[in-house]
Amino acid sequence: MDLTSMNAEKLSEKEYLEQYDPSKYDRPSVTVDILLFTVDKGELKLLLIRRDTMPFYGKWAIPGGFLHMEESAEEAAVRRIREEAGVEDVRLEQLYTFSDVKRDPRMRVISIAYYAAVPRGKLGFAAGTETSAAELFSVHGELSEDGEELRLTGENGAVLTPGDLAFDHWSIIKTAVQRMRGKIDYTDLAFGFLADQGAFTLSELRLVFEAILDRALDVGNFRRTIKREYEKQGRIEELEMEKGAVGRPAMLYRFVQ
Amino acid sequence: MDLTSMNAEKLSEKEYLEQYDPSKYDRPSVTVDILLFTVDKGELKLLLIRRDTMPFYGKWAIPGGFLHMEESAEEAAVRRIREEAGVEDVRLEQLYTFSDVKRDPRMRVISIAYYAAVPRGKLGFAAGTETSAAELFSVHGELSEDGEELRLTGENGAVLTPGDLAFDHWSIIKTAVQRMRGKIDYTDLAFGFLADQGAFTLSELRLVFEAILDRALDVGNFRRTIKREYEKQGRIEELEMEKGAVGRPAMLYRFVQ
DNA sequence: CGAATAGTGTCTCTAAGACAATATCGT
DNA sequence: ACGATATTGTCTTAGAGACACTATTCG
Repeated sequence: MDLTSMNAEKLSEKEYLEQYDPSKYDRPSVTVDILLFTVDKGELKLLLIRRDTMPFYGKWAIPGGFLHMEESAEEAAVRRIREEAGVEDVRLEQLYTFSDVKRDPRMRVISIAYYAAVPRGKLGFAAGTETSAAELFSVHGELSEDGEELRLTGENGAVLTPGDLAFDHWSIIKTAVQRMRGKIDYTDLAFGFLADQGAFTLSELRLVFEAILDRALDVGNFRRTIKREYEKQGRIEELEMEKGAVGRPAMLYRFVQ
Repeated sequence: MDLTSMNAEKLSEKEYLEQYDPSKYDRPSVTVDILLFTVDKGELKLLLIRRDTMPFYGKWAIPGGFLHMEESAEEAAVRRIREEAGVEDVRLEQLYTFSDVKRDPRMRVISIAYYAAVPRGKLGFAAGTETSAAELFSVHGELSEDGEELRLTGENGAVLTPGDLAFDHWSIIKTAVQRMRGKIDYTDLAFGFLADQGAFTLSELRLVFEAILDRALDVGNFRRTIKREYEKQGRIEELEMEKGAVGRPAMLYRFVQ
């Protein structure tokens, strides 16, 4: 059976155009935006960069970039994280695709947003260095219902308002924080923030949870819940005793897989 | 301050290109794919259409279409649902954006997938009518861990295999079913399947849950849980007694907002 | 010993699930 | 009365949370 000729007869006009001349259609630009989170000094922090071009000149923005033709969106996100922060291995998750017609005033841009968990130590710059226009902002606030409670605080203590951010990035950040908080107990996200997934204490892990949820957790209950959930499925394993710490030494755990 | 000239001096080469000549870059095509679900005869069903063009000629596919420049992805999804199934009001949710380089053999295509809940009665065609190449397939199977357990059954009883579907649509469907099952208890998704959100019985609502989860639920426990969760927050309200039914008449409820 | 941190035990309360019992219709 | 469906009740168990207590190190 000659599918090709059969095919040609059956084509509707619309399908014909789609198949044989897709370039006739205008196409939106496609970018990848990355919300790079880390936990530092007990706080959840987010990497923002200061724009030095129009539009939104001088505003803070989530790092991003155009999608290349030979890479998937996730590969593009990984590439941009390497370029922007010098981080190689990273726990990535797709957040949402933003496609409002007017979200970029220049042209039609669709953004596929990802969020990532990175240990503070792996970030390729130190606090206050300011070599690039990048800075870590601590992330606090309730975010339950649309209470507009997100608080972003810079290293110098300055608090950002929605108007300090470019594009629709303020609302993207809110979406990301909510998503992270919702998924932290039943995904492996938290482990991405650990300095060493091969040897950590449950107290260190709890600090990560507390930073993300922005509230204190009960020490005993956290320990019990985590051990039940993860040790049962073999996701964490006991290693050996910590050494030379202040106070009672803690058991070290290893994250498996 | 003349931001424009200031801007021009500060532009990096890459940013210059991005801002002033975006058309120099190749761009992927962007499509919207829609997983249109309904509940019929106690089963969860999904609308698929048979392709009559290459590639994947004769295979079943999720309906979709190219994104127009003047509409958001969600608006495009709403438009395609209207075109494909004649449905106006629909509960839509973004599923995921698929961007593998090779997912469409013709060219680079990025697909933003949405899933939708529609009552069977609102679908603009009847069972077996076959006016178009569209058909409802019942959706069953476990899907816990990658057990590859999805089962799609056509109206004539034929069971589809992954090879019967176009592109990466088999795996998109699995993702959608998992997502729906995960979100059904804490979103309003289930109500979208009701024939009349303004007057339904808890038994009808339970049938929707059972169809989506593909398992029987305890009658008493379902009732208690739903009433606690939704009546407390004022999401459902009692209306009046059902009339003329077989067996004891049920209380009718109204979904608010 | 005291400060500091790690880890255990206990009590309460809520909610899920299994399952039995009762209520109200049409015929 | 009987079949059919709706609705309520009871018992058990798992888990979340609050909170008190014990353990082990260093200096």
